[in-house]
Amino acid sequence: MGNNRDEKRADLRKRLIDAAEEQIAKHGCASLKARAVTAQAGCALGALYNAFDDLDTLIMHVNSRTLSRLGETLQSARPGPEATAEDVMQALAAHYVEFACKNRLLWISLFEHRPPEGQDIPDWHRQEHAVLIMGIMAPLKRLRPDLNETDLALRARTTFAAVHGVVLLALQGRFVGVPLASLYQEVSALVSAMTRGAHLASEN
Amino acid sequence: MGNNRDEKRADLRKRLIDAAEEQIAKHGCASLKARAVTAQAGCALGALYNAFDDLDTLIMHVNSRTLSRLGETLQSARPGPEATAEDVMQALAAHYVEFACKNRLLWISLFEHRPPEGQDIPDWHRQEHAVLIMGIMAPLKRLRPDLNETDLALRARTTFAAVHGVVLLALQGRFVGVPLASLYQEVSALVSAMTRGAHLASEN
DNA sequence: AAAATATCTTGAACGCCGTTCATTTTTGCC
DNA sequence: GGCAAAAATGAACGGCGTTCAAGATATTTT
Repeated sequence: MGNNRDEKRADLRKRLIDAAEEQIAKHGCASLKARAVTAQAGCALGALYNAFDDLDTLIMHVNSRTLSRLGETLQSARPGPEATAEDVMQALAAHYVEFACKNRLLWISLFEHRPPEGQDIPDWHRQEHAVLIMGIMAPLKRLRPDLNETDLALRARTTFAAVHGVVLLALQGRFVGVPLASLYQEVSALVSAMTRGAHLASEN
Repeated sequence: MGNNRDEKRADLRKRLIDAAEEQIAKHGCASLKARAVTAQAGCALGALYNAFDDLDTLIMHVNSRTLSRLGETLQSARPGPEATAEDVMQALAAHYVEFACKNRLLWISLFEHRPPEGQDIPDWHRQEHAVLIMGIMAPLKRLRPDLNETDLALRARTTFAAVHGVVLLALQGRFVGVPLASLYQEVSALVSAMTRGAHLASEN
């Protein structure tokens, strides 16, 4: 087997991502320490820099995993064929809220992590964020048949961002965030209002 | 004049906040360095820790200033007496977007800065965030006369957070954020949809 | 199979950072 | 002017991400 080296390399990377994921889930991505992850992964400090460029890259791999799980969650949100466009929107939003609540710090890491000044998020990772808006296009198209593809894509981003904002401020515990106990119903009310408003707009 | 010492103390604090504000506006709050601010403020490194508890407290004072300016901006958004509830909402949102764009990193600092694990934002600073939602209560009450004060306050937070989410993802340059060129119109469309949707809901 | 080469592993060391502290200087009061 | 309290100073400390020279290990070549 000529892939012994590749296997070990892949295994180390996996162990490091596992350890980083656990640390982030427990303490948040701002508290991720190189010495703590390598100790937990069972390797030397320097080994981290053979496996990844730097700590930021490691965080991006954790975020990549989280996005993948979130994508599956949103996929599974699709209700039956006779569901209305609003039903689909509500299901997507509810699953989004649920995932965010159950994976609070990992989910927050998706949006709090920023590479240091100067460099920006690499393309392979940027693209992975598409799962956040994929499911919105179809129901939105039913609500707004008057919009072209470009405007639909734009409006899907806006719709996602609106829900996202409510969840983010709430889960960050900000003063202006809604209390966690009201999060589901407030998001539901927002989706309801946006949906009805969008439907109205399509009739003008 | 027995207040010479107090004056000097206040002056140093002001110089430090000025310097920190400039640094944050230029490089973001994550790049704020104690040595850089003290050098720019014209004092020794240690003097910072006579004036403030730590760097986080200094950032909160910068954010305090920014919130104050933002509050004035939102105050000035109030349109004439014959404006509809949606007009008021649109004006608030437009001013919010404008402020955020013109003060990008200072505005982002309001929501990106988090004290280290364990301690949380002091009450005097949490309260200052109220300006973000103050102006929303009145027009929302006109749209939803059926809601009680508690639910109105909750819905005001949700409405703010929705707009906020769109602006945040856009100004952070996130993959799922809308392009800056479309920000105004997308926020406007969102406010329009939320407003119409809220009005419909009040009739049920 | 042995030698040669490429790769990985390791932890000490480097430079930067926030924060502290002993020391010196300044201030307010009698 | 003398004295106590407060503030200013910058060297020093501990923790951090990252690098690197040295040694260990795996792969290829002969």
